[in-house]
Amino acid sequence: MEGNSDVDEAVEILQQMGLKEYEARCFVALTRLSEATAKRISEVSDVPRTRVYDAIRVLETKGLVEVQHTNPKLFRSIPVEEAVGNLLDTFESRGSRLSDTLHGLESVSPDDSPEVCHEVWALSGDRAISNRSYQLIDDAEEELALVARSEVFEDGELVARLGSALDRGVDVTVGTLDGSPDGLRETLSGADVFSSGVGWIASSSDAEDSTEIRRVMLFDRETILVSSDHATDSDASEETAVFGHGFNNGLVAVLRRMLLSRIPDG
Amino acid sequence: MEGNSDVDEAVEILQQMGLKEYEARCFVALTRLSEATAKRISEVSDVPRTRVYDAIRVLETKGLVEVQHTNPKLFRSIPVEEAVGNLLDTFESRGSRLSDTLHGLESVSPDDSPEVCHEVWALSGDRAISNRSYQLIDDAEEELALVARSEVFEDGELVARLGSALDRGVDVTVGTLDGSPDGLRETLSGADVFSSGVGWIASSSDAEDSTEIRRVMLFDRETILVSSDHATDSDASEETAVFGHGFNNGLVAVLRRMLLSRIPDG
DNA sequence: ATATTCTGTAACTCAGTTAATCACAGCATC
DNA sequence: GATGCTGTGATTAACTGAGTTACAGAATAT
Repeated sequence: MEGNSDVDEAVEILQQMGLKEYEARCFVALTRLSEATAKRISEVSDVPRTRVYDAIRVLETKGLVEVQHTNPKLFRSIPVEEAVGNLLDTFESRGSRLSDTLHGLESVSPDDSPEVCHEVWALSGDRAISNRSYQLIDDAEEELALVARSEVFEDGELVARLGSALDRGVDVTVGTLDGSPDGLRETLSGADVFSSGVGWIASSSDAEDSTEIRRVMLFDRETILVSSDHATDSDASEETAVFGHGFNNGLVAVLRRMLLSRIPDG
Repeated sequence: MEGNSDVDEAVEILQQMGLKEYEARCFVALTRLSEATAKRISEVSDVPRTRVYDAIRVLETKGLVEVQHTNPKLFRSIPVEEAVGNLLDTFESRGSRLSDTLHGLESVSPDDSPEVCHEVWALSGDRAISNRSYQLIDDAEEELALVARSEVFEDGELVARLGSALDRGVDVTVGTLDGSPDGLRETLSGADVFSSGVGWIASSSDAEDSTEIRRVMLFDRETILVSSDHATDSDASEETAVFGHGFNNGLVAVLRRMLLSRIPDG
């Protein structure tokens, strides 16, 4: 009825979580009503009354509502935390089932194997990029440089892995792109810590680009990872990264020079 | 190509988790290949080669694959655990965002409030039913009876809540529908524990029904919950429950008599 | 009792999405 | 330069979901 933005947001999230529009709208309406008839749900959710029944039936099988089979039927919402928990639960169980089945097959002959000596890979998503960087940190043998926006260092796992690299005897150099790196000096004793001037690395060329550098990492002078926040169409920004490997890779060479030239020599 | 059932299962799960068919098939193929070109992925996944590119692009934004932008393009899979973790991650963040938004609205006038003194509600799903039973156990004030298949008692939380009900001074009576209840006697000292003969409660009427009673619970002689496993079309069986409340509710009355008549008097 | 409103089911239409195919412009290799 | 392959875009067909209508049974009012 009235264009409530919070309702719309909830509906959208529910759709992203696998519900149809009617199902999502009915669920949100019922959550606000606690208990209601199909007619009332239709009024609040703006879903055609005759389709409320189908939608609720699906919601019931997902453990999101309760149904009283009287005439007229009554529908009752389930406490929010509980309902969301149910959704998460089924999703997680799917996740583990998926892990199992995927492990059960793996490996088919790669058939064509074009040897690549200069690799440049793209990947996206905060978590995927973090994971890749963890792996690269773990694989580093000699030296490792990391210049990033300060919030990157709020990731405890990242810091921990940097610490273990230090313990392995890897030369670790870290720097921030914005704030002061004082906190790091404590947590990463043994590492070179510096505060980078913002200027040299920011994409100063085109400002309306809406792309902001987030991390620049260099591993053993032969592997590099550069990530940036790119504004997406809808709401938040997404992190995308380019990750290059190979000594004679042009990208690696250029960025290596950029990075090393501004890092105080160890 | 060959109709591998494990592959199909993985594809189906991935689709349930929000991927399109092509995306799911490409992901599974790439997981088996580790690294491949579009052509090879097309061969293995049976997805039209020209559509592999779109599919992979989506997969990349979800943090499920890496892309090397060369010619020909190379696609590389991300370790299974990592990829599944990425999926779960985005889902969980959606879940918490959903919780927040939903809490931010709640409550609209129920408008019509048909007072019901004999309620019978239906709900389904293992977790939803468990949660409801937890709540009912917590709300029980005087007595509580629970007859269920033995695996139900493997739920630690259920047992814990039964224990706390006991501590509150609630008369607790538990029984199993199948196995021996010896383990329960230890964990629930203070409760009446008995092993029910299967006969009296099984739906002996029509055997081809494929419905099996799972739990029968009675709370304060006025609320009852009966759940059963109903075979679904596809794979596993789903648990559905009827949950009745109200002293003069017919269902409650009948089942209460059935249940109490077979429970040794406390 | 009869009329009238309401409830729940089922069918249908229309629109948007997705699967599947085709045409074509770079690259590559021969 | 010819041929085969790669990646993009457009196009069609099949399907799914949103929105509507018809209708039989139930409940309520008169």
